[in-house]
Amino acid sequence: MDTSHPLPPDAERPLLAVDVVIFSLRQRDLQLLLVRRRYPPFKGRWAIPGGFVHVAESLEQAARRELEEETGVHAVYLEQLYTFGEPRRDPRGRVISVAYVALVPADVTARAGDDAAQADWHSAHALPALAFDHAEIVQYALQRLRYKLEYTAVGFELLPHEFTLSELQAAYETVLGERLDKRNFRRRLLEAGILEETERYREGESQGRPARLYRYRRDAVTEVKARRLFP
Amino acid sequence: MDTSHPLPPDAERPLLAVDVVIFSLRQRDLQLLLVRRRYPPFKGRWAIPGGFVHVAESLEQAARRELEEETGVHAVYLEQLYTFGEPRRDPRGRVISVAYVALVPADVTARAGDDAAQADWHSAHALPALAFDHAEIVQYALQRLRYKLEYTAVGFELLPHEFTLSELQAAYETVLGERLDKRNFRRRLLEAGILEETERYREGESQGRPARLYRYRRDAVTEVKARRLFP
DNA sequence: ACAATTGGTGTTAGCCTGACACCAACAACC
DNA sequence: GGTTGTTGGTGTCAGGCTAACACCAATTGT
Repeated sequence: MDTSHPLPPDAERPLLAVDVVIFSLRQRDLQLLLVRRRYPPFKGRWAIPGGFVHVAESLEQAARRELEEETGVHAVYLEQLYTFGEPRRDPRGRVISVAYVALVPADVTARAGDDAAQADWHSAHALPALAFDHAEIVQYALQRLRYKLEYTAVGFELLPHEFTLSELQAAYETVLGERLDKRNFRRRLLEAGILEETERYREGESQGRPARLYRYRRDAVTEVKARRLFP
Repeated sequence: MDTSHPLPPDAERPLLAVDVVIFSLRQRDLQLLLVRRRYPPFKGRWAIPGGFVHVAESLEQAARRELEEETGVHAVYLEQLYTFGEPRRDPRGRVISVAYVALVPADVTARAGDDAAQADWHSAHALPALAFDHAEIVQYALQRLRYKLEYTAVGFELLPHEFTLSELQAAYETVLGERLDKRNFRRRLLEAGILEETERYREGESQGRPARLYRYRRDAVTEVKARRLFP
């Protein structure tokens, strides 16, 4: 009797890639990092950074590696987004792409990795034509980002370590694409108990009154509990 | 000058699998379908149904195929959950598993596929030891199911085509693990406009007053808009 | 017919949301 | 140094929504 079971032939094994949509706030605009492809297919086209997963590496490790190659940062917010695996999404053969979303502070600078001729920030609202199905991935990432922002506290991840409430509000407004009431915004975030007041102020950078700096309480629960449809 | 770019060697290609967590409501209990593995590794252990993705097949097609092999149904709710890819999660080598969640009506019966000696429903609250990292996958699926139920209308997917409001409420209560107020529950769902009243009643199946049967309005928007943290 | 069981319906108090205006602290300019 | 402009920071209130709550209706079984 047969006790073993055949694995698929090598020809059926796909390639495994991770692609990372890296968001940041620059010049009061929501931007994401794109690289220009140095090799075919889609040579010369803009794409989101990514690459193949190494043998002994977890998916998240691979995503962090790609992220670090392009930006130099590693201790930032990173979350798995979705896995794209249409059979013909890559002309070289079957390539499965596990997409991640990263949020990096505004002071991070881009740098080109090995596979990319250039790496540059692009406004999320005015993107060039992208390679592969990357437009779809970006679309999905944007949706997820807005959605998360509405009911969690990830907004901080887009700002420097210390920030003013106005900067935080501007970040929310930029991502959500709508204006928020100042007093209500402040009340909510302060009552949520996820901010820590510092003794310092942001001085001399604008011409108005200096604003108090706040810090994200890393010890607080990461996800603000969403309000529920049923009690 | 080099204009091509090497692909990873075949040895680095992983195997690609889909695994499907199939939920259903049976005997007023949230249950999920498990199969007993017929081949090593983990021969004899319970596992969630799954298998390798064929070359020309999309991920969702593969998930629907596995689903149909085990249950015979195909037109049901199916959603990608998460991709698990730890390097050593499968002793046979690198296997990437794209996990899906399926919700099937209560009247579906299990049937063993080719790779499984048995297929049976198990209470989600009392599961046996599972193969691979499947316990983790199930945990994650349960979390997602509860979460979605709180702010969307997927509850119907667990019920037959026509159902009473009491049955729907019982479904919500079973999954969420808490009791809901009857009047508030009815009011919300009726006001949401996603239910369609039928002319029929469920008669003779219980000893009380017959209950009106409702139907899910497939033409309505699938996702009830979640309430938002910021207006 | 009587008991038991399930189906179906409205009101209200309290909370939360969203809308709204003014004074404070600093910089730039005169 | 005073005046103007700019940004920071604070409290209230009305209205809507949520959650809590009890009784009559229609059927089955005895």
